[in-house]
Amino acid sequence: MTTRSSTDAARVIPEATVARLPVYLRALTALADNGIRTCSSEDLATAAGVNSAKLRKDLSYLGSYGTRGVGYDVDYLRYQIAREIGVTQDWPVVIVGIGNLGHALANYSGFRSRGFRVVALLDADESVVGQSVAGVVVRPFRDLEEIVREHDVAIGVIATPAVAAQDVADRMVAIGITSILNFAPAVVAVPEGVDVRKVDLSIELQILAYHEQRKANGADAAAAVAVETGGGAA
Amino acid sequence: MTTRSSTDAARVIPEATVARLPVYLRALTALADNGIRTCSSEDLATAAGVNSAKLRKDLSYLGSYGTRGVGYDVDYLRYQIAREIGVTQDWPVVIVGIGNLGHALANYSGFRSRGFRVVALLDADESVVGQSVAGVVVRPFRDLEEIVREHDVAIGVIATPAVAAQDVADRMVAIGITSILNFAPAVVAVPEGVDVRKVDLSIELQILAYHEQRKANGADAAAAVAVETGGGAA
DNA sequence: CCCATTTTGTTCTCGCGTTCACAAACTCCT
DNA sequence: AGGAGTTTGTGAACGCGAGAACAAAATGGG
Repeated sequence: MTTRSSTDAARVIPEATVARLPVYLRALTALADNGIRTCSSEDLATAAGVNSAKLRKDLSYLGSYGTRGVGYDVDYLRYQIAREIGVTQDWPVVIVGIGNLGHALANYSGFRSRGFRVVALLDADESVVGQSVAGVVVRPFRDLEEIVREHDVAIGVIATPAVAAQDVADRMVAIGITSILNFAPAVVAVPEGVDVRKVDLSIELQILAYHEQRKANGADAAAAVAVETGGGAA
Repeated sequence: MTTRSSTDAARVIPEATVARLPVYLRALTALADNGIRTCSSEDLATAAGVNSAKLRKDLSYLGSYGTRGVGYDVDYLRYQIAREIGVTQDWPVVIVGIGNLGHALANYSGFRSRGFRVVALLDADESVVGQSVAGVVVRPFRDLEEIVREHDVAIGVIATPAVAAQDVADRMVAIGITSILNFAPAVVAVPEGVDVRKVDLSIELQILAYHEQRKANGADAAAAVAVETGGGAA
């Protein structure tokens, strides 16, 4: 069970690093588009918005793809990262729930260009079924199994209302999907071996609001103290 | 400068905890909707998808809002968290970039219900300006300053293409916005004191793809070893 | 050919976050 | 009233990730 081929011997890439690899990939693509063929860790770190020590450490988990005294070959490194993440291959994806967000996801060009292919759009609402979104006809949710088997889909996207999320996830898991990207504002429980990532628009805003409130309170408190002590502008 | 009012004396809530508070808030709301008036840390932890020790520790940063041997009063705790995050007040928000994603965000009902009010939709593209989206008329990007001043906006949302993101962010910062939620697939640099959070749809998918690939490789490797060693099903 | 310069890859240290484990505190039953 | 049973709040141990600092390797000039 635990036997591994020799090629992935010491390959335990930390989760935090995995989460940054796509950022590096994008930064490298941007550099390449600007005609830059070689870059230092400092250059790439700036483009990716991290510090260079962290970048070098992250890259070291993949292997030694740089040249000391020189830097990294942009195209070469880009290919290595892409291969490591798996975006050199084609990932079929199904999107369930074609509301406002589902529309936006179906139309998002960033998927296709990164190896993800939307093979089907599904919705339980019959009034949505049959509509064409982003050149794909929306099919009834009950067709999920057929589509997943036909295209060998491993990744599912949930963009339904919160109440439907768990049911959709359960169905996906039952059919054999092992990675789920959940946009619904609900916690979905899945069995061991299935990965779920959650993107929540309003949670991000709430985190910003917390810090914003702290900034304001800090200012208020300082102002209050200034008044109390008789300080302040003339 | 560092003077603080006595009410927020030992109030240094860890960032990781802050990120989970909105999740707890939503779980509490769900419990309340189901008519549940009291819950244990175990119950709430399950609803929020975390373990109970973490939940209790997180809540302990806010204060002692539970009762030993009993649990938490759902409504009371919900209010305390809401107040801590700042969603008991009203946060005016502007959304810049009314493409597919901007449409979805403008229509997202989860904002309004959590204290966020979309006061304006902006786009640099004149062909979009004047359209009505979610009951709000899209205005030209150049109106940003006027709108921010009028409504005292502190939070801006960027839903533009990647190339425009940095320009929009710069403009927002110049006008006095101090919190930015960036949906554009680009790294935006901002000065000290401005918070940026980034939501990237395709990065999340790439992280899933990485793990999916590892699952597949692990299975392949195991199968290959089985073949090499002459093992396998009859 | 050797040395100065540049830049990577890695080691070490520190701090944060997670988890365990338990004492304190509350309820309920007898 | 007292003890058994629950459940919170927190102290302590542990592991992971971030960042600094440095050794190793490559280049280029004299």
